[in-house]
Amino acid sequence: MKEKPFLTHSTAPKRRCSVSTLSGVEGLTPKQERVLNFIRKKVGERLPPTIREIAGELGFSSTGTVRDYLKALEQKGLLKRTNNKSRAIELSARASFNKIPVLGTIMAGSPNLAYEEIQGYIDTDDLFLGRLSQDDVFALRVKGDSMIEAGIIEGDIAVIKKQPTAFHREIVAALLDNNEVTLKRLRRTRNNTFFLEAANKNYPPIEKKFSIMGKLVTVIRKY
Amino acid sequence: MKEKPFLTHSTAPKRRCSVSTLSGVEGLTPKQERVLNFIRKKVGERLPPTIREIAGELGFSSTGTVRDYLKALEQKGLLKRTNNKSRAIELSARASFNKIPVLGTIMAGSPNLAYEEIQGYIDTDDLFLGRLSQDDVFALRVKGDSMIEAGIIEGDIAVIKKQPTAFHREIVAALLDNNEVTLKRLRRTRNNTFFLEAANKNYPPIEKKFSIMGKLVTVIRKY
DNA sequence: TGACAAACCACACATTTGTGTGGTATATAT
DNA sequence: ATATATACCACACAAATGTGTGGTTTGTCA
Repeated sequence: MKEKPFLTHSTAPKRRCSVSTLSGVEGLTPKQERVLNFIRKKVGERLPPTIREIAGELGFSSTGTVRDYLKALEQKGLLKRTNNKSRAIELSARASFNKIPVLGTIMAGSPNLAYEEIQGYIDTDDLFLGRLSQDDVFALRVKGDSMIEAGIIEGDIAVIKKQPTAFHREIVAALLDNNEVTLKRLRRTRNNTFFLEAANKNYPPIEKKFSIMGKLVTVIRKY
Repeated sequence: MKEKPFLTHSTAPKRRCSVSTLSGVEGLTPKQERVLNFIRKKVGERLPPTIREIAGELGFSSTGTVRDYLKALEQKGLLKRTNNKSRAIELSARASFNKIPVLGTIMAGSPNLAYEEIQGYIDTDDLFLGRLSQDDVFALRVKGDSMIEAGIIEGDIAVIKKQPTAFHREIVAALLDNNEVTLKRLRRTRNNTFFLEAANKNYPPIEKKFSIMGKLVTVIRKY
Protein backbone atom coordinates (compact mmCIF):
# COMPACT_ATOMS: atom_id res chain seq x y z
CA MET A 1 0.00 0.00 0.00
CA LYS A 2 2.88 2.32 0.64
CA GLU A 3 4.45 1.69 -2.71
CA LYS A 4 2.79 4.13 -5.02
CA PRO A 5 4.49 3.65 -8.37
CA PHE A 6 5.79 6.98 -9.48
CA LEU A 7 8.03 8.12 -12.24
CA THR A 8 8.99 4.57 -12.98
CA HIS A 9 11.65 4.48 -15.59
CA SER A 10 10.57 1.66 -17.82
CA THR A 11 10.68 1.11 -21.55
CA ALA A 12 7.27 -0.51 -21.50
CA PRO A 13 4.55 1.14 -23.59
CA LYS A 14 2.95 3.99 -21.73
CA ARG A 15 -0.69 4.78 -21.21
CA ARG A 16 -2.19 1.35 -21.13
CA CYS A 17 -5.82 2.03 -20.47
CA SER A 18 -6.25 -0.10 -17.44
CA VAL A 19 -3.34 1.54 -15.68
CA SER A 20 -3.34 4.95 -14.17
CA THR A 21 -1.27 7.40 -16.17
CA LEU A 22 -0.87 9.99 -13.49
CA SER A 23 1.10 7.93 -11.08
CA GLY A 24 0.44 8.70 -7.49
CA VAL A 25 -3.23 9.27 -8.12
CA GLU A 26 -5.04 6.10 -7.30
CA GLY A 27 -8.68 5.23 -7.42
CA LEU A 28 -9.41 6.68 -10.82
CA THR A 29 -11.35 4.75 -13.40
CA PRO A 30 -9.85 4.78 -16.90
CA LYS A 31 -12.71 6.91 -18.15
CA GLN A 32 -12.32 9.37 -15.33
CA GLU A 33 -8.68 9.55 -16.13
CA ARG A 34 -9.43 10.30 -19.74
CA VAL A 35 -11.53 13.27 -18.66
CA LEU A 36 -8.85 14.44 -16.27
CA ASN A 37 -6.18 14.23 -18.95
CA PHE A 38 -8.28 16.32 -21.29
CA ILE A 39 -8.75 18.97 -18.64
CA ARG A 40 -5.06 18.92 -17.85
CA LYS A 41 -4.19 19.58 -21.43
CA LYS A 42 -6.72 22.37 -21.79
CA VAL A 43 -5.82 24.11 -18.58
CA GLY A 44 -2.23 24.03 -19.74
CA GLU A 45 -3.35 25.89 -22.82
CA ARG A 46 -4.37 28.80 -20.62
CA LEU A 47 -8.16 28.70 -21.13
CA PRO A 48 -9.91 25.96 -19.17
CA PRO A 49 -12.76 24.32 -21.07
CA THR A 50 -16.47 24.75 -20.55
CA ILE A 51 -18.41 21.63 -19.78
CA ARG A 52 -19.84 21.68 -23.29
CA GLU A 53 -16.37 21.90 -24.77
CA ILE A 54 -15.40 18.88 -22.73
CA ALA A 55 -18.49 17.03 -23.85
CA GLY A 56 -17.87 17.94 -27.47
CA GLU A 57 -14.24 16.93 -27.65
CA LEU A 58 -14.72 13.77 -25.63
CA GLY A 59 -17.79 12.68 -27.52
CA PHE A 60 -20.45 13.05 -24.85
CA SER A 61 -23.79 14.25 -26.01
CA SER A 62 -24.91 15.44 -22.62
CA THR A 63 -23.60 18.09 -20.30
CA GLY A 64 -24.88 16.02 -17.43
CA THR A 65 -22.32 13.36 -18.17
CA VAL A 66 -19.53 15.83 -17.87
CA ARG A 67 -20.99 17.12 -14.66
CA ASP A 68 -20.91 13.62 -13.24
CA TYR A 69 -17.24 13.35 -14.08
CA LEU A 70 -16.40 16.75 -12.75
CA LYS A 71 -18.18 15.94 -9.55
CA ALA A 72 -16.28 12.66 -9.21
CA LEU A 73 -12.92 14.28 -9.91
CA GLU A 74 -13.68 17.08 -7.51
CA GLN A 75 -14.62 14.64 -4.77
CA LYS A 76 -11.34 12.85 -5.33
CA GLY A 77 -9.55 16.11 -4.75
CA LEU A 78 -8.10 16.45 -8.22
CA LEU A 79 -9.75 19.69 -9.17
CA LYS A 80 -11.67 22.60 -7.74
CA ARG A 81 -14.53 24.50 -9.30
CA THR A 82 -16.33 27.75 -8.59
CA ASN A 83 -20.08 27.92 -8.78
CA ASN A 84 -21.72 29.65 -11.71
CA LYS A 85 -18.40 30.76 -13.14
CA SER A 86 -17.53 29.79 -16.66
CA ARG A 87 -14.41 27.72 -17.22
CA ALA A 88 -13.62 27.85 -13.53
CA ILE A 89 -11.74 24.59 -13.31
CA GLU A 90 -8.57 24.54 -11.25
CA LEU A 91 -6.29 21.57 -11.06
CA SER A 92 -4.90 20.65 -7.71
CA ALA A 93 -1.15 20.30 -7.51
CA ARG A 94 -1.47 16.54 -7.56
CA ALA A 95 -3.21 16.58 -10.88
CA SER A 96 -1.34 19.43 -12.42
CA PHE A 97 0.06 18.56 -15.76
CA ASN A 98 2.81 20.84 -16.78
CA LYS A 99 4.73 20.69 -13.59
CA ILE A 100 7.93 18.81 -13.04
CA PRO A 101 8.25 17.24 -9.63
CA VAL A 102 11.43 18.09 -7.82
CA LEU A 103 12.58 14.91 -6.16
CA GLY A 104 14.93 14.50 -3.30
CA THR A 105 16.47 11.20 -2.47
CA ILE A 106 15.83 7.86 -4.04
CA MET A 107 13.78 5.09 -2.58
CA ALA A 108 15.87 2.12 -1.67
CA GLY A 109 15.08 -1.27 -3.11
CA SER A 110 13.93 -0.36 -6.57
CA PRO A 111 14.68 2.04 -9.37
CA ASN A 112 11.47 3.90 -8.69
CA LEU A 113 11.43 7.34 -7.28
CA ALA A 114 9.29 7.74 -4.26
CA TYR A 115 6.17 9.85 -4.52
CA GLU A 116 6.70 10.99 -1.00
CA GLU A 117 9.97 12.66 -1.86
CA ILE A 118 8.49 15.42 -3.96
CA GLN A 119 9.84 18.72 -2.73
CA GLY A 120 7.99 21.02 -5.08
CA TYR A 121 7.14 21.60 -8.67
CA ILE A 122 8.60 23.40 -11.64
CA ASP A 123 6.47 24.75 -14.41
CA THR A 124 7.36 23.33 -17.76
CA ASP A 125 5.24 25.79 -19.61
CA ASP A 126 7.74 27.76 -21.50
CA LEU A 127 10.81 26.83 -19.62
CA PHE A 128 13.07 25.93 -22.51
CA LEU A 129 11.80 22.40 -22.35
CA GLY A 130 9.41 22.60 -25.23
CA ARG A 131 6.34 21.12 -23.62
CA LEU A 132 7.58 17.98 -22.07
CA SER A 133 4.99 16.27 -19.96
CA GLN A 134 5.30 15.01 -16.46
CA ASP A 135 5.70 11.55 -17.88
CA ASP A 136 8.94 12.43 -19.59
CA VAL A 137 10.74 14.59 -17.11
CA PHE A 138 11.65 14.89 -13.48
CA ALA A 139 14.06 16.94 -11.44
CA LEU A 140 16.64 16.23 -8.79
CA ARG A 141 18.30 18.48 -6.31
CA VAL A 142 22.05 18.27 -6.67
CA LYS A 143 24.17 17.21 -3.72
CA GLY A 144 27.92 17.33 -3.51
CA ASP A 145 30.51 18.92 -5.73
CA SER A 146 31.30 16.17 -8.17
CA MET A 147 30.11 18.17 -11.17
CA ILE A 148 31.50 21.50 -10.14
CA GLU A 149 33.70 21.89 -13.19
CA ALA A 150 30.61 21.63 -15.36
CA GLY A 151 29.13 24.53 -13.42
CA ILE A 152 26.73 22.35 -11.46
CA ILE A 153 26.87 23.00 -7.75
CA GLU A 154 25.15 21.84 -4.62
CA GLY A 155 21.56 22.91 -4.41
CA ASP A 156 20.98 23.21 -8.13
CA ILE A 157 17.86 21.69 -9.63
CA ALA A 158 18.78 19.25 -12.36
CA VAL A 159 15.95 18.63 -14.80
CA ILE A 160 16.26 15.15 -16.26
CA LYS A 161 14.58 13.84 -19.36
CA LYS A 162 13.85 10.18 -18.90
CA GLN A 163 15.56 7.94 -21.43
CA PRO A 164 17.36 4.61 -21.09
CA THR A 165 20.34 5.52 -23.25
CA ALA A 166 22.53 8.53 -23.93
CA PHE A 167 25.45 9.60 -26.04
CA HIS A 168 29.13 10.00 -25.30
CA ARG A 169 29.83 13.15 -23.27
CA GLU A 170 26.23 13.80 -22.29
CA ILE A 171 25.51 14.40 -18.65
CA VAL A 172 23.19 11.74 -17.29
CA ALA A 173 21.41 10.75 -14.11
CA ALA A 174 22.62 7.23 -13.50
CA LEU A 175 21.40 4.60 -11.12
CA LEU A 176 24.21 2.63 -9.50
CA ASP A 177 23.84 -0.91 -8.24
CA ASN A 178 23.61 0.27 -4.65
CA ASN A 179 20.46 2.18 -5.63
CA GLU A 180 22.26 5.47 -5.48
CA VAL A 181 21.59 8.09 -8.13
CA THR A 182 24.34 10.34 -9.41
CA LEU A 183 24.72 13.01 -11.97
CA LYS A 184 27.77 12.31 -14.11
CA ARG A 185 29.13 12.68 -17.58
CA LEU A 186 28.81 9.57 -19.72
CA ARG A 187 31.98 8.55 -21.56
CA ARG A 188 32.86 5.84 -23.99
CA THR A 189 36.18 4.02 -23.97
CA ARG A 190 38.03 2.78 -27.03
CA ASN A 191 36.48 -0.62 -26.42
CA ASN A 192 33.00 0.88 -26.67
CA THR A 193 32.27 0.33 -23.03
CA PHE A 194 30.82 3.19 -21.04
CA PHE A 195 31.75 4.71 -17.71
CA LEU A 196 30.75 7.69 -15.65
CA GLU A 197 33.04 10.62 -15.16
CA ALA A 198 32.78 13.36 -12.57
CA ALA A 199 33.52 16.96 -13.45
CA ASN A 200 35.91 17.28 -10.54
CA LYS A 201 39.49 16.07 -10.47
CA ASN A 202 39.08 14.82 -6.92
CA TYR A 203 36.58 12.16 -7.95
CA PRO A 204 37.63 8.99 -9.73
CA PRO A 205 35.63 7.68 -12.69
CA ILE A 206 32.91 5.17 -11.91
CA GLU A 207 33.41 1.93 -13.75
CA LYS A 208 30.78 -0.04 -11.82
CA LYS A 209 27.60 -1.32 -13.32
CA PHE A 210 24.97 1.36 -13.76
CA SER A 211 21.83 2.14 -15.70
CA ILE A 212 20.86 5.44 -17.23
CA MET A 213 17.73 7.08 -15.90
CA GLY A 214 17.83 10.04 -18.20
CA LYS A 215 19.88 12.89 -19.47
CA LEU A 216 20.30 16.36 -18.12
CA VAL A 217 18.36 18.95 -20.07
CA THR A 218 18.25 21.97 -17.77
CA VAL A 219 19.87 23.29 -14.64
CA ILE A 220 18.09 25.80 -12.45
CA ARG A 221 19.66 27.54 -9.53
CA LYS A 222 17.87 29.82 -7.12
CA TYR A 223 19.70 32.38 -5.02
CA MET B 1 11.90 57.02 -32.80
CA LYS B 2 14.27 54.11 -32.51
CA GLU B 3 14.81 54.57 -28.82
CA LYS B 4 12.05 52.63 -27.23
CA PRO B 5 12.65 52.90 -23.52
CA PHE B 6 12.75 49.44 -22.09
CA LEU B 7 13.58 48.01 -18.72
CA THR B 8 14.95 51.31 -17.59
CA HIS B 9 16.57 50.96 -14.26
CA SER B 10 15.55 54.06 -12.43
CA THR B 11 14.73 54.76 -8.85
CA ALA B 12 11.97 57.08 -9.88
CA PRO B 13 8.45 56.16 -8.81
CA LYS B 14 6.97 53.62 -11.15
CA ARG B 15 3.68 53.73 -12.92
CA ARG B 16 3.34 57.44 -13.35
CA CYS B 17 0.18 57.66 -15.30
CA SER B 18 1.53 59.61 -18.20
CA VAL B 19 4.32 57.16 -18.87
CA SER B 20 3.94 53.76 -20.42
CA THR B 21 4.62 50.96 -18.00
CA LEU B 22 5.01 48.22 -20.53
CA SER B 23 8.01 49.61 -22.24
CA GLY B 24 8.31 48.82 -25.88
CA VAL B 25 4.62 49.15 -26.43
CA GLU B 26 3.99 52.63 -27.69
CA GLY B 27 0.79 54.34 -28.57
CA LEU B 28 -1.12 53.32 -25.51
CA THR B 29 -3.08 55.79 -23.49
CA PRO B 30 -2.61 55.53 -19.73
CA LYS B 31 -6.14 54.28 -19.32
CA GLN B 32 -5.70 51.68 -22.00
CA GLU B 33 -2.58 50.58 -20.28
CA ARG B 34 -4.40 50.21 -17.02
CA VAL B 35 -6.86 47.86 -18.66
CA LEU B 36 -4.06 45.92 -20.28
CA ASN B 37 -2.24 45.54 -17.00
CA PHE B 38 -5.35 44.18 -15.37
CA ILE B 39 -5.79 41.63 -18.12
CA ARG B 40 -2.13 40.66 -17.88
CA LYS B 41 -2.47 39.94 -14.24
CA LYS B 42 -5.64 37.94 -14.65
CA VAL B 43 -4.42 35.90 -17.56
CA GLY B 44 -1.38 35.10 -15.47
CA GLU B 45 -3.73 33.72 -12.88
CA ARG B 46 -4.84 31.11 -15.36
CA LEU B 47 -8.45 32.22 -15.85
CA PRO B 48 -8.83 35.25 -18.10
CA PRO B 49 -11.53 37.67 -16.98
CA THR B 50 -14.94 38.23 -18.47
CA ILE B 51 -15.73 41.71 -19.63
CA ARG B 52 -17.98 42.16 -16.63
CA GLU B 53 -15.21 41.10 -14.31
CA ILE B 54 -12.98 43.68 -15.94
CA ALA B 55 -15.65 46.32 -15.60
CA GLY B 56 -16.25 45.45 -11.98
CA GLU B 57 -12.68 45.44 -10.82
CA LEU B 58 -11.75 48.53 -12.80
CA GLY B 59 -14.80 50.48 -11.75
CA PHE B 60 -16.66 50.74 -15.04
CA SER B 61 -20.41 50.53 -14.85
CA SER B 62 -20.87 49.51 -18.45
CA THR B 63 -19.74 46.51 -20.42
CA GLY B 64 -19.62 48.73 -23.46
CA THR B 65 -16.72 50.63 -21.97
CA VAL B 66 -14.72 47.49 -21.61
CA ARG B 67 -15.57 46.51 -25.15
CA ASP B 68 -14.17 49.81 -26.38
CA TYR B 69 -10.92 49.11 -24.60
CA LEU B 70 -10.72 45.55 -25.76
CA LYS B 71 -11.30 46.69 -29.30
CA ALA B 72 -8.58 49.31 -29.00
CA LEU B 73 -6.10 46.90 -27.51
CA GLU B 74 -6.90 44.29 -30.10
CA GLN B 75 -6.40 46.77 -32.91
CA LYS B 76 -3.04 47.64 -31.45
CA GLY B 77 -2.09 44.00 -31.60
CA LEU B 78 -1.77 43.46 -27.90
CA LEU B 79 -4.39 40.80 -27.54
CA LYS B 80 -6.58 38.45 -29.50
CA ARG B 81 -10.15 37.45 -28.82
CA THR B 82 -12.51 34.78 -30.07
CA ASN B 83 -16.09 35.64 -30.86
CA ASN B 84 -18.82 34.54 -28.48
CA LYS B 85 -16.38 32.65 -26.32
CA SER B 86 -16.24 33.47 -22.65
CA ARG B 87 -12.94 34.66 -21.23
CA ALA B 88 -11.31 34.17 -24.60
CA ILE B 89 -8.62 36.80 -24.21
CA GLU B 90 -5.14 35.90 -25.35
CA LEU B 91 -2.19 38.16 -24.84
CA SER B 92 0.26 38.55 -27.64
CA ALA B 93 3.90 37.89 -26.77
CA ARG B 94 4.58 41.62 -26.67
CA ALA B 95 2.01 42.14 -23.96
CA SER B 96 2.56 38.96 -22.07
CA PHE B 97 3.01 39.57 -18.43
CA ASN B 98 4.58 36.72 -16.66
CA LYS B 99 7.44 36.36 -19.03
CA ILE B 100 10.91 37.57 -18.38
CA PRO B 101 12.66 38.94 -21.43
CA VAL B 102 16.03 37.39 -22.09
CA LEU B 103 18.24 40.24 -23.13
CA GLY B 104 21.47 40.06 -25.03
CA THR B 105 23.86 42.91 -25.19
CA ILE B 106 23.43 46.36 -23.82
CA MET B 107 22.61 49.45 -25.79
CA ALA B 108 25.45 51.89 -25.88
CA GLY B 109 24.91 55.42 -24.70
CA SER B 110 22.49 54.91 -21.89
CA PRO B 111 21.73 52.54 -19.06
CA ASN B 112 18.65 51.32 -20.88
CA LEU B 113 18.42 47.88 -22.28
CA ALA B 114 17.36 47.80 -25.86
CA TYR B 115 13.99 46.36 -26.70
CA GLU B 116 15.40 45.00 -29.90
CA GLU B 117 17.78 42.73 -28.07
CA ILE B 118 15.17 40.43 -26.62
CA GLN B 119 16.14 36.88 -27.43
CA GLY B 120 13.19 35.11 -25.91
CA TYR B 121 11.06 34.84 -22.84
CA ILE B 122 11.05 32.88 -19.63
CA ASP B 123 7.89 32.08 -17.81
CA THR B 124 7.88 33.43 -14.31
CA ASP B 125 4.79 31.55 -13.34
CA ASP B 126 6.02 29.16 -10.80
CA LEU B 127 9.69 29.30 -11.51
CA PHE B 128 10.98 29.83 -7.98
CA LEU B 129 10.57 33.54 -8.41
CA GLY B 130 7.39 33.93 -6.49
CA ARG B 131 5.39 35.95 -8.95
CA LEU B 132 7.67 38.72 -9.90
CA SER B 133 6.36 40.86 -12.66
CA GLN B 134 8.05 41.95 -15.81
CA ASP B 135 8.62 45.28 -14.18
CA ASP B 136 10.86 43.80 -11.55
CA VAL B 137 12.91 41.25 -13.38
CA PHE B 138 14.89 40.66 -16.52
CA ALA B 139 17.38 38.11 -17.71
CA LEU B 140 20.79 38.21 -19.31
CA ARG B 141 22.70 35.59 -21.21
CA VAL B 142 26.07 35.06 -19.60
CA LYS B 143 29.22 35.58 -21.63
CA GLY B 144 32.72 34.71 -20.57
CA ASP B 145 34.04 32.71 -17.66
CA SER B 146 34.50 35.33 -15.00
CA MET B 147 31.98 33.69 -12.65
CA ILE B 148 32.95 30.11 -13.29
CA GLU B 149 33.87 29.41 -9.69
CA ALA B 150 30.35 30.35 -8.68
CA GLY B 151 29.04 27.75 -11.09
CA ILE B 152 27.95 30.30 -13.67
CA ILE B 153 29.20 29.51 -17.12
CA GLU B 154 28.90 30.87 -20.61
CA GLY B 155 25.44 30.52 -22.06
CA ASP B 156 23.60 30.48 -18.75
CA ILE B 157 20.54 32.63 -18.34
CA ALA B 158 20.94 34.93 -15.36
CA VAL B 159 17.65 36.18 -13.98
CA ILE B 160 18.13 39.57 -12.38
CA LYS B 161 15.81 41.29 -9.97
CA LYS B 162 16.02 45.00 -10.50
CA GLN B 163 17.18 46.94 -7.48
CA PRO B 164 19.60 49.83 -7.05
CA THR B 165 21.42 48.40 -4.06
CA ALA B 166 22.61 45.05 -2.79
CA PHE B 167 24.39 43.48 0.13
CA HIS B 168 27.95 42.35 0.64
CA ARG B 169 28.63 39.05 -1.17
CA GLU B 170 25.54 39.12 -3.32
CA ILE B 171 25.99 38.55 -7.01
CA VAL B 172 24.83 41.57 -8.97
CA ALA B 173 24.46 42.78 -12.51
CA ALA B 174 26.49 45.97 -12.54
CA LEU B 175 26.68 48.73 -15.08
CA LEU B 176 30.20 50.05 -15.59
CA ASP B 177 30.95 53.55 -16.77
CA ASN B 178 31.72 52.34 -20.27
CA ASN B 179 28.13 51.13 -20.47
CA GLU B 180 29.17 47.55 -20.14
CA VAL B 181 27.16 45.19 -17.97
CA THR B 182 28.81 42.47 -15.94
CA LEU B 183 27.77 39.85 -13.49
CA LYS B 184 30.00 40.00 -10.43
CA ARG B 185 30.01 39.48 -6.73
CA LEU B 186 29.62 42.64 -4.70
CA ARG B 187 32.12 43.08 -1.88
CA ARG B 188 32.64 45.64 0.81
CA THR B 189 36.06 46.76 1.97
CA ARG B 190 37.00 47.67 5.52
CA ASN B 191 36.45 51.30 4.56
CA ASN B 192 32.87 50.54 3.59
CA THR B 193 33.51 51.11 -0.07
CA PHE B 194 32.27 48.53 -2.56
CA PHE B 195 33.96 46.76 -5.42
CA LEU B 196 33.13 43.97 -7.82
CA GLU B 197 34.85 40.64 -7.63
CA ALA B 198 34.93 37.93 -10.27
CA ALA B 199 34.61 34.28 -9.32
CA ASN B 200 37.71 33.41 -11.28
CA LYS B 201 41.28 33.89 -10.10
CA ASN B 202 42.32 35.06 -13.54
CA TYR B 203 40.22 38.21 -13.30
CA PRO B 204 41.20 41.17 -11.15
CA PRO B 205 38.63 42.93 -8.99
CA ILE B 206 36.87 45.90 -10.52
CA GLU B 207 37.35 49.05 -8.51
CA LYS B 208 35.98 51.44 -11.11
CA LYS B 209 32.81 53.34 -10.71
CA PHE B 210 29.69 51.27 -11.29
CA SER B 211 26.02 51.17 -10.53
CA ILE B 212 23.96 48.19 -9.56
CA MET B 213 21.19 47.18 -11.92
CA GLY B 214 19.95 44.34 -9.84
CA LYS B 215 20.84 41.18 -8.07
CA LEU B 216 21.00 37.65 -9.32
CA VAL B 217 18.03 35.55 -8.24
CA THR B 218 18.11 32.56 -10.53
CA VAL B 219 20.38 30.83 -13.01
CA ILE B 220 18.98 28.66 -15.76
CA ARG B 221 21.05 26.52 -18.05
CA LYS B 222 19.74 24.57 -20.98
CA TYR B 223 21.61 21.61 -22.43
C1' DT C 1 -15.56 76.02 -35.86
C1' DG C 2 -16.01 71.25 -37.11
C1' DA C 3 -14.20 66.59 -37.16
C1' DC C 4 -12.54 63.06 -34.56
C1' DA C 5 -10.89 60.05 -31.04
C1' DA C 6 -10.83 58.80 -26.22
C1' DA C 7 -13.48 57.71 -22.44
C1' DC C 8 -17.18 56.79 -20.56
C1' DC C 9 -22.83 55.19 -19.60
C1' DA C 10 -27.36 52.65 -20.28
C1' DC C 11 -29.73 49.01 -21.81
C1' DA C 12 -31.58 45.43 -24.81
C1' DC C 13 -30.67 41.04 -26.86
C1' DA C 14 -28.69 36.70 -28.17
C1' DT C 15 -25.64 33.22 -27.05
C1' DT C 16 -23.03 30.68 -24.02
C1' DT C 17 -22.65 28.35 -20.05
C1' DG C 18 -23.66 26.20 -15.57
C1' DT C 19 -27.25 23.79 -13.03
C1' DG C 20 -30.95 20.63 -12.04
C1' DT C 21 -34.17 16.92 -12.65
C1' DG C 22 -35.08 12.64 -14.30
C1' DG C 23 -34.01 8.91 -16.86
C1' DT C 24 -31.41 4.03 -18.71
C1' DA C 25 -28.00 0.29 -18.57
C1' DT C 26 -24.36 -2.25 -16.49
C1' DA C 27 -21.68 -3.86 -13.26
C1' DT C 28 -20.30 -4.99 -8.28
C1' DA C 29 -21.05 -5.43 -3.60
C1' DT C 30 -24.10 -6.93 0.52
C1' DA D 1 -32.38 -9.41 -4.15
C1' DT D 2 -31.27 -4.84 -3.29
C1' DA D 3 -28.32 -1.21 -2.84
C1' DT D 4 -24.61 1.40 -4.83
C1' DA D 5 -21.38 3.22 -8.16
C1' DT D 6 -20.16 4.01 -12.90
C1' DA D 7 -21.36 5.63 -17.20
C1' DC D 8 -24.04 7.57 -19.91
C1' DC D 9 -28.56 10.57 -22.27
C1' DA D 10 -32.28 14.27 -22.75
C1' DC D 11 -33.94 18.45 -21.81
C1' DA D 12 -35.41 22.59 -19.32
C1' DC D 13 -34.03 26.66 -16.95
C1' DA D 14 -31.51 30.37 -15.06
C1' DA D 15 -27.44 32.77 -14.73
C1' DA D 16 -23.43 34.40 -16.89
C1' DT D 17 -21.49 36.37 -20.76
C1' DG D 18 -20.66 38.57 -25.29
C1' DT D 19 -22.65 41.81 -28.66
C1' DG D 20 -24.89 45.85 -30.50
C1' DT D 21 -27.01 50.39 -30.66
C1' DG D 22 -27.19 54.79 -29.15
C1' DG D 23 -25.97 58.08 -26.31
C1' DT D 24 -22.66 62.17 -23.40
C1' DT D 25 -18.46 64.61 -22.35
C1' DT D 26 -13.89 66.12 -23.10
C1' DG D 27 -9.93 67.25 -25.41
C1' DT D 28 -7.15 67.65 -29.68
C1' DC D 29 -6.21 68.70 -34.33
C1' DA D 30 -7.02 71.11 -38.59
